[in-house]
Amino acid sequence: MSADYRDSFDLLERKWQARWERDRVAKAPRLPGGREFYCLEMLPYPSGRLHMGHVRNYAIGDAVARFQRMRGARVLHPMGWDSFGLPAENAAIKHGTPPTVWTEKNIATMGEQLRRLGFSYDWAREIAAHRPEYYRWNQWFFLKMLERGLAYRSRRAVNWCGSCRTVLANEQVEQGRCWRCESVVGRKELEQWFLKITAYAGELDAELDRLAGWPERVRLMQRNWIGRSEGALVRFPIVDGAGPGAAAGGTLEIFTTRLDTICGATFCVVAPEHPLLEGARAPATGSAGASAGALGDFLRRIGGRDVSRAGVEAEEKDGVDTGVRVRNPYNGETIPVWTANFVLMEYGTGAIMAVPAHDERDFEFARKYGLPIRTVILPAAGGTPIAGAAMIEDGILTASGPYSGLASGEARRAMLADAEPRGEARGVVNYRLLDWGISRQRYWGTPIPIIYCDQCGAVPVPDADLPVLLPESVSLTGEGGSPLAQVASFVEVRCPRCQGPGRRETDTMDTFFDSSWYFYRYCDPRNGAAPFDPAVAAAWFPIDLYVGGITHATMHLIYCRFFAKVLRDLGLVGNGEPVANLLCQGMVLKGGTAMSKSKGNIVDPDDMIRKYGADTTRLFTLFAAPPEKDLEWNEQGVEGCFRFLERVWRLLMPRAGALAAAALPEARDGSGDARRAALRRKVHQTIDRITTDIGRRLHLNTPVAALMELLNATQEFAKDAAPGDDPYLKEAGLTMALLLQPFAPHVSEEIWESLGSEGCAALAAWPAADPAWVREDEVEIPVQVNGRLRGRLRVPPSIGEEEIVRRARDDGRVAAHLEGRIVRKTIYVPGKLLNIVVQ
RNA sequence: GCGAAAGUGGCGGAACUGGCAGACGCGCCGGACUUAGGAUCCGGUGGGGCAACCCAUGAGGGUUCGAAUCCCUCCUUUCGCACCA
Repeated sequence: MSADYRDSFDLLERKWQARWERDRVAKAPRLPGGREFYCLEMLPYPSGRLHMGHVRNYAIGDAVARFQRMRGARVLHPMGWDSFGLPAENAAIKHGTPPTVWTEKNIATMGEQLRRLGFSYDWAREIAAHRPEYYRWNQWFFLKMLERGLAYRSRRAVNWCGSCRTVLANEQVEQGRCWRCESVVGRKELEQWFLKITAYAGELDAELDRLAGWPERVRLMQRNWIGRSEGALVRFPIVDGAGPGAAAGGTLEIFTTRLDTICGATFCVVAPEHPLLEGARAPATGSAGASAGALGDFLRRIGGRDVSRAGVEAEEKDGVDTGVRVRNPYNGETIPVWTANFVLMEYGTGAIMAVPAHDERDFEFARKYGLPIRTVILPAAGGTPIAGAAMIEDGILTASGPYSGLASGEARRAMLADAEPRGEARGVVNYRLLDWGISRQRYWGTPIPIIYCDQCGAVPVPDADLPVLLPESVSLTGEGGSPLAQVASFVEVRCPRCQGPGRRETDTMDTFFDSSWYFYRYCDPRNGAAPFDPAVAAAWFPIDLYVGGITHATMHLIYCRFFAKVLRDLGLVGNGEPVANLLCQGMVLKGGTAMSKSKGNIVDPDDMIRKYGADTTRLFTLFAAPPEKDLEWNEQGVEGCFRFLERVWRLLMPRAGALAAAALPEARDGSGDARRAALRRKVHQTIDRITTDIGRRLHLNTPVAALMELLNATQEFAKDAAPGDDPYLKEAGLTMALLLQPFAPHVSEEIWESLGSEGCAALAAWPAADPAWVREDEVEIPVQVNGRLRGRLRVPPSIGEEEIVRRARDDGRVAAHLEGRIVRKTIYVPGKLLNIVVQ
């Protein structure tokens, strides 16, 4: 290696990357004995090249993995590819490259980039979702869910992205737009496969409380997404079915969280898609009632409703009287049933009671159509309700028959208890979360293992016939629905049940299916007989640290929790929560915004590696901001990190020969020498500080700062070199090498080796701080008078209050501030501070 | 609109449990070495004041011997949800 770091980094980084591979530094045992640590980063989509967001994500994970390995844990730190998905298919449509070829090429490129960055992955465990040996287990899980009634087929209105030409799950619609391509999402009626995530809604919600290692923010987003609400289902008997769909004698069931307001219900509203209106949906041909025409018109208008339910702004409330009349079971009153655009079929029963006096939306609607508004809740604090607005808070009931005078909470309980035995109402818990639609009308995904038969219906593909392979050489045009439907050799099969003619399902699975369980596969990646060995997974799980972006807070991170619970119920895993600790790293910005091609503000990791090396690139991403905050890319900051490594190099490498020959100091060596003692204290304090920063606080920027301080101190020490200093320099140098390992592993290794150590630093034990050196034998205590700093005293840490106060009075400056005043009290925080309160 | 998080030098950030505000780095200023420096090294760097000292963590109030940290009100920014009955 050259004396100049600038000329050495490329060579030495490659040298150590080869060495790590040869020595299998990152290899995890099949079954960990002793303390295990599963360190995981979200697997990338192989889009072509790494971006800085990946580098940051993986630098964080690798720092922790390397640290834990040196701390003696058996570390599982794997990497793989989320390799099914739309971009591969779009590339095929655009350039004619088969998705497999495009994907494998990208995996090769990006894998090379990851190796060049020196991340310590156990590559023997690499997985890729698009390979049959992986996706066959998607199919297997799907069939298991089908057996348990957790996968089902249903026709319903779903989110449709016209640009991606496929269905999207609710979680994949962000502000009315496609999460991938950002085009406006419409609605479409389709026959789809759904996973019954709602069966676990209660558990998914309740267990959020126990995820102490997750950021509060993510738990909150999930809680809101699941949207648990307690309320009641109430049946309103239909007394007049004059309208088209309903017959008298039936009931209209509504969901409400405000049963206490029911006596203020002046009408009901059903969603335009509600079954009550079934008969009116057909083109109006003179059904009964004057309103039929208006109702028909309305439903036609709503039916063709702007594909873009996107409505960043909600449309104006719009509705019509259906002619149906129902009776309020609580006061016997007959009220009209309307239908309107603001009631959603997907939520609750698709029908509500409208209480305009106590609900903003109902209020707005009643105003517009001149419907009655009746106050039944008075503010608990007294006073009169404000006119011109709905009073939505809880209060005291009025005009509610026997319930008048009760507080809202008691009233809800009492009203429910009274009506339940009569079958008029029952308490329920409702969720906003909907079942997960997984059918995608695309090619590049896992085929859904179902065969349709006219005789037998939807028949699961038998286990023995898995995997259902994706056919190769499919012509992809982006036109005409599911590409697989065009492939006769794929579609046409025998029914496994009756051997009659059948057709394969031609939709593929949402790729979030792939990533919902991949981390179990890492535990046992080559198992051909099962998705993984439960005993092996049990040994590694739960994941000790999962690092990734916040973008998946309500998608991947909720789906994978759902899977964990299903897998638990299948007896494959013991714990329904897969991730113990979650770290959501911030984005990498340039000029205040996320890097993107369209903004032209991309920093290419390869350019950085070429110019500064992998160590500097990693170091900067860790140093520039705490992991969970956004990071502003600043090349001058990168150069600062490069300079730091240069200084480390210049300090230690020219002395390497001498230091290699020197012995390390004995435990108490240097105590009598102020310079040496100061250096040793700094060394051990740095060990102590970095160990807690990474291990307990997961701070990665402050350790880098601490290393810079250690370098400054060591440099200072080396400047006034004295004979016999070498052992102390050696201790500092070797410690620096080890402490650098999580942050700049290549330089770490080269120094470690040059200073005469055997084996890789990556496999060395993390240094232990000697408490005797961490402790200062003299501390500087700030002395305050009335909370203002007036002096500092150098004292032994064990000094008593009386003694330090006596010394403080002797201090000229402090004494000046005590002059002529009466000391009221003194506060001494041992080792920290002295405050003298006067007058 | 509802919910959450965050506001600290010119900049990124530090300050662990309420105890010296501004660690570390960038930038900037000055100096040394140099034909030269955008290399390296040394020194300085929150504001005011020659000084003692005063002011300072978005604004205002409070608790406390002591607040960037805890409480209240407000402002700003970012994020999430957005007719969920």
